[in-house]
Amino acid sequence: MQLDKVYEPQRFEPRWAQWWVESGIYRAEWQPGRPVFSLVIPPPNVTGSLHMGHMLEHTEIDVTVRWHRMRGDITLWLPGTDHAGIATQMVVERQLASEGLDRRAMGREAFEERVWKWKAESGGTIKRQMIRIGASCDWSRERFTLDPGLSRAVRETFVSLYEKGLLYRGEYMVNWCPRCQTAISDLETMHEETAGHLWHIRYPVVGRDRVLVVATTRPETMLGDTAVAINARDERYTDLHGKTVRLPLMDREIPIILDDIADPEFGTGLVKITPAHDVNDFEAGKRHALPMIRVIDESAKITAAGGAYAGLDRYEARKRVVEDLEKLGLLDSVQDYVLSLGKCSRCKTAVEPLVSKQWFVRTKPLAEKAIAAVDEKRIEIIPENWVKTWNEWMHNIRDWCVSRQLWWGHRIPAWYCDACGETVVSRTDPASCPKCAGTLRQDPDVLDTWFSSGLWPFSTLGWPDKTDDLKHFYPTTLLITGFDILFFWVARMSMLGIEFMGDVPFRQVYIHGLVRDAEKQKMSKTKGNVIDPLVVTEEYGTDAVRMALLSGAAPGTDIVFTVDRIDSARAFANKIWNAARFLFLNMERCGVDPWMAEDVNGWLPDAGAPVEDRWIFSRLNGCAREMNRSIEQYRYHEAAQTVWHFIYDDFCDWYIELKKLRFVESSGLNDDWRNLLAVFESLLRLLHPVMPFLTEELWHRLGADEEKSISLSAFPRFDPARYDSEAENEIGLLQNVITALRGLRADLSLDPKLPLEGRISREVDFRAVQKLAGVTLAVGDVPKSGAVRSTADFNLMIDVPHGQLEAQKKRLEKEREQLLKNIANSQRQLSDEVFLSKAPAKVIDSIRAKLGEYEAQLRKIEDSLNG
RNA sequence: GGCCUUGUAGCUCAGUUGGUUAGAGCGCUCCCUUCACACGGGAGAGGUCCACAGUUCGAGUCUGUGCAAGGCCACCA
Repeated sequence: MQLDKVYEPQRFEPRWAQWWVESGIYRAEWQPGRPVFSLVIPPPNVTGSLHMGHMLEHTEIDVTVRWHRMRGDITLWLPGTDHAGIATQMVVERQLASEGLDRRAMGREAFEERVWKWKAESGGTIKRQMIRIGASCDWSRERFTLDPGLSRAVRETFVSLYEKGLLYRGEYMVNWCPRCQTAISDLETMHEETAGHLWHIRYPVVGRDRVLVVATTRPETMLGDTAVAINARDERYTDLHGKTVRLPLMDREIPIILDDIADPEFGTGLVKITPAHDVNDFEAGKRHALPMIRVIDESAKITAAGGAYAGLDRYEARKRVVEDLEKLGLLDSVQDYVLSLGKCSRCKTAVEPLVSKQWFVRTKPLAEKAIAAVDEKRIEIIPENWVKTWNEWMHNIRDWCVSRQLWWGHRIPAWYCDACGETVVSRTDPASCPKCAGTLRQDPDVLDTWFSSGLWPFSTLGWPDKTDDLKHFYPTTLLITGFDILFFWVARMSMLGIEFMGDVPFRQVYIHGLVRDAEKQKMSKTKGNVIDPLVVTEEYGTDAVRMALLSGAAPGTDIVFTVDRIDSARAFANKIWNAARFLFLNMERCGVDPWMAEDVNGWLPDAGAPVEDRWIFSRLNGCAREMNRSIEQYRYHEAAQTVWHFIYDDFCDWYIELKKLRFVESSGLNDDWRNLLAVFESLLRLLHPVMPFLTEELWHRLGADEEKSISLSAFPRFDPARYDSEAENEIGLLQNVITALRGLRADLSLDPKLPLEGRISREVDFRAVQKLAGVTLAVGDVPKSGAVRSTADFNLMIDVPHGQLEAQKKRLEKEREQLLKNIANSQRQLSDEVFLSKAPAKVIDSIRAKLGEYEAQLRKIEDSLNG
């Protein structure tokens, strides 16, 4: 039963991790009448591996989940992974490229097979890693977004949205990534400030000796211009209404239109219109029924419609267009210009706005319900400040382009008839066109990854079937996730959940912070500043990493994470380990067999028990209150700090030290031991959600049943009746006396081992004083001179040679200064009529009481200074 | 351009509803290898709570302005 001298988590963490999974103890079994806590994991990319952000997220989730479980709730943490369409496809494409292969050459089926193979190989990594960090998930309910059940949910959703008129197919301007060769949503397009130019080009007016100067950041798009816009109110150009201009290079005559798109205040007040390659121009083109000329294709090359420039890359074409304009004397001027350029969030390629036929979800009606849900607190977002961001985005939401020109994902359940042009959207694969019996062709595209993850809280529970799991666990209680996917994911789940389940997908959303490095930089592979959770987990132990993360996890703030933090967390674990070691060594020495209270949460020392026993249970109770409150409010850093202080300060520094006085000579299990063991066990329970491995290990060493887990034991609850003010006061006094004596020793530079004698003005536990301060005290009158310390509660003095009193004097003088300041301060307030008439009596009384204490102390100090 | 967040000890951060001596960890100084633990123990030093103004009997905490830093959103040629 002895413990190794040093805490080595590597020796037991993997064992418990494995046992927690194999024993199946975290399988959620519903029973009537018990509260339910359910949560679905934000599914990580199936082919990814755990980074520090995951570890933080999973630790916060796990603390909450373990706490709920220990409080007796039926607790479900549903794990799983996401197929991550573009991301995964890109990874596999890169692999293929390194083998000299190309997905187009190998064909769709072979490519999909290849991705599944890659998923089979690397898809288990996340799960293994989650198990290793102690995530207490219900693995029997693990899901993957491409599972057959979830695919059925996707299809049901698609078809149903189509039937409700909330999904349509149409030709619109989309963000096109020429490298990924697919449309991407607005959210996947990052706008970056990029240095560019503003080219001013001369367009000659037909039939007049006049040129119009238009400005553009993308001269190559002029090849597709079909109009020039002016504002009807712009008096500079009233004479040009109804006229046309000749488009340079293309030798095309295009109309001058009147449209508000042209702002008279900006530049020349003229705008060239390229309906096929600019969102605003597209809209203007529709308003004026302008022809749409596509001059740039899916690979960002100029099309045949681009005349002499056909086949050129867009940037090459830009150069040539500018050169040619210059030669013709049609380039008016060029100025530097910073523009906000849309880039693909995956590959950073500049996005090309293209008109193309895509599927869109009509989001407005869905968003309205999501806004209302947050408004009415049916979904509570924590911290609250995200509500504003949420509302702003929801109110300005645009239709969601959900089709992707990829091969990895859910194939769109739409078929087109070549013969009659019919579109069939169906839950089952249709054999032929229902209209003309012609041959059908399925849409080659797949759905946006977020379409399927948007269904996650209910698709994972069996929807569209009416399952028991849905009935019991939906809506989920809580979602813990990062703000980076608030719109991508949380918003979509909310909209789709409300639409299809008729209820919100989660009652609360807790948004955690970002993990940053010592320089407050985001951790990223490219910056090379990542701390790999698995590396540090191996080196320091999972518990230490969890504690290190949580200790900085205040709501609404990012977490600065350094190895220093892990170091001190491991020191903390080591401290507990050694406290346990102390217990076990002494149990053996005293012939105490392992013992556990039947109901440790109901355990209380007798009224006649030693005061430190009554005190520690009073403290434990306070710690339980803080822990419960903190975790309930997602104040993880406070929970960590609370248990940290209870263990270091109350338990180790005072309780164990005081306790040593009691049982050194004892033999066998007595009340002293029972109290000590009961506190220790409770402490393990309090700590368990934060440090599950260490606590499970020690709990079993304490004698817990082999088949039982501390994670299924009851979490200590707060009971106000357990506050023992008498014990708190008595130990508080003792602590003050001992601290004062130690302080005296330090002030006077006395040898710590030198036995000292002294006097004190009142009764305290002299054995404790002797043991912890090395001073033998006697009760009696305290001489005014000598090495003295005083508080409102006591005076004390120790006998030392006179020569050593100088240091003491300095200290007393310093104390006197402070007291005089405090007294002046208190007196000032107490003589302030307005303060006395307006401040609550409680505050005034406490100041009066304090003033009394200050004055009493001051008298004592002055006595000894003068004496 | 709109919105959000942050500014407290050398560093990283706490500070619940405004209550008078502002806390922790790490780091630093001094002392101690005492029979659980040097991954330890003890005693300390260190702060005009970014600035200014306001509300209040009372402001680190509330309001406004400014300065500084970070982030999110947005189709302005």
